[in-house]
Amino acid sequence: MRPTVHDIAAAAGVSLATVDRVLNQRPGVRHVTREKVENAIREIGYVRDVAAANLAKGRTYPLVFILPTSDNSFMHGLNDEVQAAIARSSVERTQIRTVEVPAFDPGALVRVLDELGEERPSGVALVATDAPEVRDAVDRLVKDGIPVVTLVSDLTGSQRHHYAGVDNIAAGRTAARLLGRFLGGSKGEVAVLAGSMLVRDHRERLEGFAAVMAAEFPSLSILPVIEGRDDPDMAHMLVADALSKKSGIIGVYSLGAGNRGLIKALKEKAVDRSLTVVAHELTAHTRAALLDGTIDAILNQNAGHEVRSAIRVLKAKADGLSVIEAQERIRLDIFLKDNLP
Amino acid sequence: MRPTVHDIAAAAGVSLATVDRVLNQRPGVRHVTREKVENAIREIGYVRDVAAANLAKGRTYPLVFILPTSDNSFMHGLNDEVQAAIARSSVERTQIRTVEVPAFDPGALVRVLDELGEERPSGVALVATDAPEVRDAVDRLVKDGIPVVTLVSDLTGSQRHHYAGVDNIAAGRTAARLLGRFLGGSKGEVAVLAGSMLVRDHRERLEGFAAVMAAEFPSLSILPVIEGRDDPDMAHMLVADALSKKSGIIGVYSLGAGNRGLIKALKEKAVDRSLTVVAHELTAHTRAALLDGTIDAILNQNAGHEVRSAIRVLKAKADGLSVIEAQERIRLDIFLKDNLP
DNA sequence: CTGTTAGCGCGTTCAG
DNA sequence: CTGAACGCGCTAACAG
Repeated sequence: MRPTVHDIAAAAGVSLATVDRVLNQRPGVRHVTREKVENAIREIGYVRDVAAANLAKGRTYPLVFILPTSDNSFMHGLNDEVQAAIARSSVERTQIRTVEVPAFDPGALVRVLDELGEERPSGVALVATDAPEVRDAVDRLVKDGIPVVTLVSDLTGSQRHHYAGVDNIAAGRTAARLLGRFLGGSKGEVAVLAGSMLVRDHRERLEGFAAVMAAEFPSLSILPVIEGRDDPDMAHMLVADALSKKSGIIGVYSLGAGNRGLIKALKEKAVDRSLTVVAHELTAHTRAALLDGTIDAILNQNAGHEVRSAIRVLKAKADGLSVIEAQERIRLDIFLKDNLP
Repeated sequence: MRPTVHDIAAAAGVSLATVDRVLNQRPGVRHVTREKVENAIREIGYVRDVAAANLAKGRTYPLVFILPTSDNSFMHGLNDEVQAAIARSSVERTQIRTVEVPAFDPGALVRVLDELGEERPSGVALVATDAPEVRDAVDRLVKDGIPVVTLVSDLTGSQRHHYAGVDNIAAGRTAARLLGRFLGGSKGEVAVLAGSMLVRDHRERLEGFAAVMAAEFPSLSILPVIEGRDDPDMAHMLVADALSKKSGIIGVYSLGAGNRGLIKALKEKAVDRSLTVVAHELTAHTRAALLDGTIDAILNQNAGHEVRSAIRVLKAKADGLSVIEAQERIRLDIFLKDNLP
C-alpha cells in the first residue's frame, strides 16, 4: 500500500494538520517541525493522492479557452473539440468557458487576457497572435501565478508554461520535402498560400519550407507568399489570380486555413494542368480533395489532441504536478489518400 | 454541483446502501425498489464519481501484458514503455505484470492465456500471434468477463474488446504510395522484408502494399517476400543476398522489425546504387539511417501511446465505462528526416 | 430485503 | 504554533 499522510504524521511524530500545512506550504509551522516533516515525506516516498485531495476540496478547475473568430473549418473543428471537452467537464472536474476574439487582433487579445488577470481562473489556453503586447499580457498572467498554454500557435519569447501545438518549422520542412520529392526533379515555380504573417505558426511553416526548398530542391523557385487571411473567399480570389497569371506554377503549398477557396480555384483554373499540392489541416474539404487527387498530401494537427493536452497540462500546472512529456507532444500528422482516419 | 448518491437516496426515498446495491447491481433489492432508484438516477442525471468510488474501494487494477521475447529495438521499446507504466502504477492504481512468451509461438501464448483465466486479473493486453487456437483462448477469457486488448498486432475474428495498434493495411498502402511517388515512374523491382507471415500486422501491411503497387505503380514489380523473423542477423543475411543477386532492385519496403540488419546490408551492398527505402518503426538505428539518407521514410507506431491506450481501455472496460474513441485511435506516424521527434 | 455506520486519503475548520 | 474532529462521494460491513 502506498504511504499516506498518516504514515508521514507517525514517522515525523506530528499531527495530520501539521503534515497538511507542510504539504500545502501554508504558514504556521516552525522551521524545525517543517524540516522533520519534509524528511519523513522524502524517506517514505510519499506521493499525494490527487483524486482524494480533489474530493476533499471539492475542487474544480475553471479554465478559459480564448479562440479567434474565424470562419474556416479548422477553427470550427477546434471549437467543436472544446465543446466536447465542456461536455466531459463534470467528469473531469473542469469548468471550461470559451471567449471569442477577432482573429489577428493583438489589442483584443490583450484586453481579454487582462480581464482574466482579475477573474483568476485555474488556467488559460489561447491561440496566440504573435505580438509583443500579447507576450507581455501573457507574462503578466504567468507572473500572477495563472497557468497559461498557447494552443496551435505559439508566442515568441513569452513565459507561457506550455505550447500545445505542432512544431511548425518541421511542418514546413516536411511539406517542402514531400513537394520536392513528389515533383521528382522537375523545374518550375511553387506558389505559397498563407493566412497571415502575424501568426507565428504560419511564419514558421514558411521559414521551414523555404529553407529546405532552397537547400535541396534548387530547380523549384518559390513565388511571393499569398496572404489569404484564412478566409476561403479571399484565398479563392488570390489563388485563381496567381494561377491565371503564372503558367510556370507546378506546385502549391497551402500552409494556413481557408482551403475551401484554394480547392475551388484549383478545380476551376488547373483542370488542364498537373499541379502537385500539399496543404495543411484535414477538414471535410481537404479530405475530399485528397481523395479526388486535387491535393497530394495533407499535413494535420489533431485539434482534439491539442485541446485535451492543453487541459491536462493546465490541470497539472494548477496542482504543481508534472506531465508525461511524450504524451503531450503534438505530432504532425501526414495524410496521403491511403491513411485517412 | 453534480448530483451524488445522497440525492438519489433522497429522491427515491431509500437509504444509501440500497442506492449502492442498485448502482453496483448487487442482489438483495426488490424489483419495485430497484426501479424507483433507477428512475431517480435517470431523472437527476447522476454520474458516478469514479475517483471517489476507487478511493472507497481501495481499488487497484491488476493488469497483465504478454509480450514476445524478441531481440529487436521495437520490442525493447515496447517493453520500456510498459516499464514506464509500471513506474506510474501507484498513481494510476494499476499493478502491471509482464509475461514473456517466445515470438511466433501460438502454443506458448495459449498456455499463458489459460493460466490467466485462473488468475483473473482486471485486464490482459497481448501482442497476438494470429492463430485459431490463440483466438479461442482469448475468447475464453472474454467469455469469463476479463477485458482483453490486443497490442500492436490484432487477432482475426476474436472477441477481444479493443485493438491498440495502427491500421496496418493503411500502413502498407501508404508505404506503397510513398515509395511509388518517390521513385517517380522509374521501372524496376521492389524488395519486401517482413518478419513473419504468422502475425497479422505483417500480413496486412503486405496486403495493403501489394494492392496499391499493383493498382497505381505498374512499372514497379514486387519480389517474393523475404521473411527475416524480426531478427537483425537473419535480415542482414537475406537482404544482402537479395541485393547481390538482383540488380534490378530500386526500392525496398521493410515492414517488420530487425532493421538493424537491413541497414547493415544496405550500407554494404548498395553504396553504388541509389535505392529508395521505406521502413517501419522508429528506433535509434532507423533514425540514424533516415538522417544519413539510407532510408527515405519511416512509418511508425508510437509504442508509448499504444501502452497507455491499452491501459486506459482495460481500466475503462473493467469498470464498464466508455472511452473517448478518437483518443484511442493509434495513428500511423510518417517520418521524413525533417519531422523527427 | 433494507438501513446505519464506519472508513478510504485528504483538506479544513475550530479549539487549545 | 499544534491537534482533534468532521466532511468530500462512495463502498462495505453489520444490524435490523
